[in-house]
Amino acid sequence: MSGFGKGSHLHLIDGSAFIFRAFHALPPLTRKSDGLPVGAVQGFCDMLRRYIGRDHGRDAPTHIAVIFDKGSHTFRNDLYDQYKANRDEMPEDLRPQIPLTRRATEAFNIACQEMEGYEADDIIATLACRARDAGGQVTIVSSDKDLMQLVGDGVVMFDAMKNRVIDREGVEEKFGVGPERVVDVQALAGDSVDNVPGAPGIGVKTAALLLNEYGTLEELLDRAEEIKQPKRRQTLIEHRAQIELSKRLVQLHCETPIKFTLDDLEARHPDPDTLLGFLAEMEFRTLSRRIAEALGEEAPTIPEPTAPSDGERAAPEMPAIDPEAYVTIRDAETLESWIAEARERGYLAIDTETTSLDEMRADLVGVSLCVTPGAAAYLPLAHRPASSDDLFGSDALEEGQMDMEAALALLKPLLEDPAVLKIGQNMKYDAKVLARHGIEIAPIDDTMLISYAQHAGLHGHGMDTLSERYLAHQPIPIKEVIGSGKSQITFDRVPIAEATKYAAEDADITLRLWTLLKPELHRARVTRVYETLERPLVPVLKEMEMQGICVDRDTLSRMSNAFSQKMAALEDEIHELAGEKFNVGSPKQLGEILFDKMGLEGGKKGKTGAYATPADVLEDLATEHDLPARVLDWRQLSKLKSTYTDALQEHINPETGRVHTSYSIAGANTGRLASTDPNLQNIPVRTEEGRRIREAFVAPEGKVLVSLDYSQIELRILAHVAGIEALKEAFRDGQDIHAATASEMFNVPMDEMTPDIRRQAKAINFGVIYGISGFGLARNLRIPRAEAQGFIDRYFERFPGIRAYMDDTVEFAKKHDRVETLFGRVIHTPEISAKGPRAGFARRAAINAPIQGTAADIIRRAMVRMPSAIAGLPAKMLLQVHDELLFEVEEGATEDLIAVAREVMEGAADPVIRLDVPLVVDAGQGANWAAAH
DNA sequence: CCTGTCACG
DNA sequence: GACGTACGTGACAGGG
Repeated sequence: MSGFGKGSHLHLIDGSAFIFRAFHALPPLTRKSDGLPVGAVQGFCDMLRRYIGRDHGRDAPTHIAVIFDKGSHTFRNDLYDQYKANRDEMPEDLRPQIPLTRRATEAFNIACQEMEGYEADDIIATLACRARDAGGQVTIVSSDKDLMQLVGDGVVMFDAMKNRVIDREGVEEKFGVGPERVVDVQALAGDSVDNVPGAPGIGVKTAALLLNEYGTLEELLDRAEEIKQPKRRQTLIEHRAQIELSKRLVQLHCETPIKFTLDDLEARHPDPDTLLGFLAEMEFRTLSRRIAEALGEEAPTIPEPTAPSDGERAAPEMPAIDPEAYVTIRDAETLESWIAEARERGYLAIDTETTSLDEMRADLVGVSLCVTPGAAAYLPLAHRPASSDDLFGSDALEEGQMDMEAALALLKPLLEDPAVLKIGQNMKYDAKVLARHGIEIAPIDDTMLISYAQHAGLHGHGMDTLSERYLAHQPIPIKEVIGSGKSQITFDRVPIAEATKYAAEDADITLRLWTLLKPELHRARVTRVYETLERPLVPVLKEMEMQGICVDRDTLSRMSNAFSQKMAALEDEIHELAGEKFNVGSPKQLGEILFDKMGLEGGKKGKTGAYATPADVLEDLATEHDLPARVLDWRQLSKLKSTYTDALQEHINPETGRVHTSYSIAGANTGRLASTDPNLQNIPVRTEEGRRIREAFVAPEGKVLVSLDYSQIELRILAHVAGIEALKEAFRDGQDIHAATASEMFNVPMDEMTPDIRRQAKAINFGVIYGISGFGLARNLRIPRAEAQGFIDRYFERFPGIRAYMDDTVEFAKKHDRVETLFGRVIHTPEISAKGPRAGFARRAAINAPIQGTAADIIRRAMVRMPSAIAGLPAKMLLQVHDELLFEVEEGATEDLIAVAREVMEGAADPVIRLDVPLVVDAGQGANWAAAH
């Protein structure tokens, strides 16, 4: 092949970016034989594999290289000693992996370049310039904004994570100027990530504005006197030297003295022996297999370490997933042989197929089983013909299916056998469906929860996610089986052969995930979390959800009508005030009325360019104008009607006459439950009008609703974990905690406390739990930011332990990429070392998670113990609302229930954690939920 | 399908 | 006028 030139296409991969992304995106992984951390290497290899394997079309690389940073001292440090001085230390687990990524690149037979004293970005710039000058095309695989100055004239960037090409327009979108002006913008705006100073008070927006007016940075600086805004003018004149220095820092070096040529980067096929050898050495089983497949080679055998130190059996090598190999069970004899096999092994994976996602309405269609990876079967029970044009036969069952009752009678002893473990993905669903057929499945393991206990905060725990992540396999999408949208069919209309592939695959995948993930619980030190806080919750929630709560349709529908009338009246008024008719429910139209037509101040546009009209903005306007005030009233009614009085009626189950929510155990990263379909954890309570919705949640004749809720549980936990003696004492003395805080902060004696001072202290107390910021508190209290900051400063002065706790938590998160609750629940914080605005989010979330999570653990413990504690009472636990449990109790037994349930809840931390503060539970009862509060 | 809005703890 | 900020959720309506 001739040298690099026209028609050549050079791909330059930003190696460091790949490494960091791989490191932070993946759970920590160590080489089995010796514990060497290799997660980032694996991720790096997989990213390389995916990048070279993707369909580049006409842009396929003729030349390719991975460029790395080398050393930490570059010529930029000589220019400015603070350059990149704010970077955190490299995580300990990552350091030994860096040289391995170089070796990985070489193993892929991709050129691998680095140069002492220069950043990867400079080498990339130099190569890109040369390639462009030679008439070739360049793709820079990175999303680093520092590289955007290189875009244009045949050079584009590619963000491999977002799968997005960044061209000239992409750069303009980001910087407001073309690529040739990017350095000028950066010189002015500076960069907090690299610690480039720029001009104080000038950001990207302002910089772009100025440059678009003056053309170039030099022109701008020379003519700075002409700038109208005094502040900007002064900044530019005063900081000229600093701006010019910043430009030299961000300007990439196109003449890096590299010792190789473009031709050295020619794309080459990997040598299978070298590549597979390296992967085998790293013990990447799945990756070896996939790459061997792609190369048409035999995958290397990687010996399993014999007897790992913790005694766990290592995961067996599994055969490839093959939907053609699955069996359809059509008779008792075959079913019995599968049952026998499961009994022999002592476990099986199981999955039910139904006609709906709502377990309380879903009809059972079939059951799939898997006894060992690859050996899975589907037992169809209620499949019907796909087309319904056959007038008589359309609802008849398909031939070749076992009778449902007979099949379930055979399965029941197995599914209830305490000696056989039943493994599922989201087992609560299957347990509920089976319970409606008289089968109480137990004992169970749940791959969703096993993943959640280990990986909360890292990724979702749905089967598709887990399969792709841990098995490198994309399951058959349900859309391909039942379609979507209007043409969607129910699973009973899926032909049995097709259903077998889909359903049996699910069971197969579940079993594979279990063999991989279950042994890891131990290594991740979350076995107890899984065994005490996740797994036992499945049967408890199942019972609560199946029990449901009685909701009075007439009450709701009467309220709905009343809301309609009030809304119609308000709507007329609003149209009158606006002088025209418009859709009050459309923020876009409302914004145009308020800010364009009426010319009110404060209109801000969102991402889509439409006005945003959130409540706090309308509240400010409402002091002067009637229209926004009416809109606020209208919105409240609209919300209540659509979300509650109307939608709730649709959720009343026709068979039970009750509303059955579904709790997701692995939905919230902190350990909280989430309630869906309907969400019964956000029924209104804060306003009088909304609270009346709770009157529709009733106890049937002869029964009473009893509510027990933890008083200030999160603040109590904060007092304990941060070790704040004053707070602990206030709680021990049963004081009003917000008043006590106010007293301590503002030196006001308790007997002189005013509601307003108490309110401010309360806001600060909550703010602390959320990872307080002056801005947030100011907005919440509607006070100037400086005043809010003053409050916070005073708070930390009085409670220095709180600040220490917050700092320690963030430090822990940065070191370990996770935080933990008092009960050992792990919440990963992969963004904690992120740069830019995401850092603030991650920091606050990390501060909040141990507190919110510990509270969640405590109520989970109470819920797990509750059924046996109240077994002798005529009472049922119905709902959980984060710090509240709601029960339905026979009249006359309420006091007993309160006594027992309170004891369970107040003692829920025992005996694992001895809290320095008492847990206090308040109780109430009544004919409906409003009255029980 | 995404965004804005708002309900809860 | 650098940026964007309290934490965690889910449902509904509007609009492309």
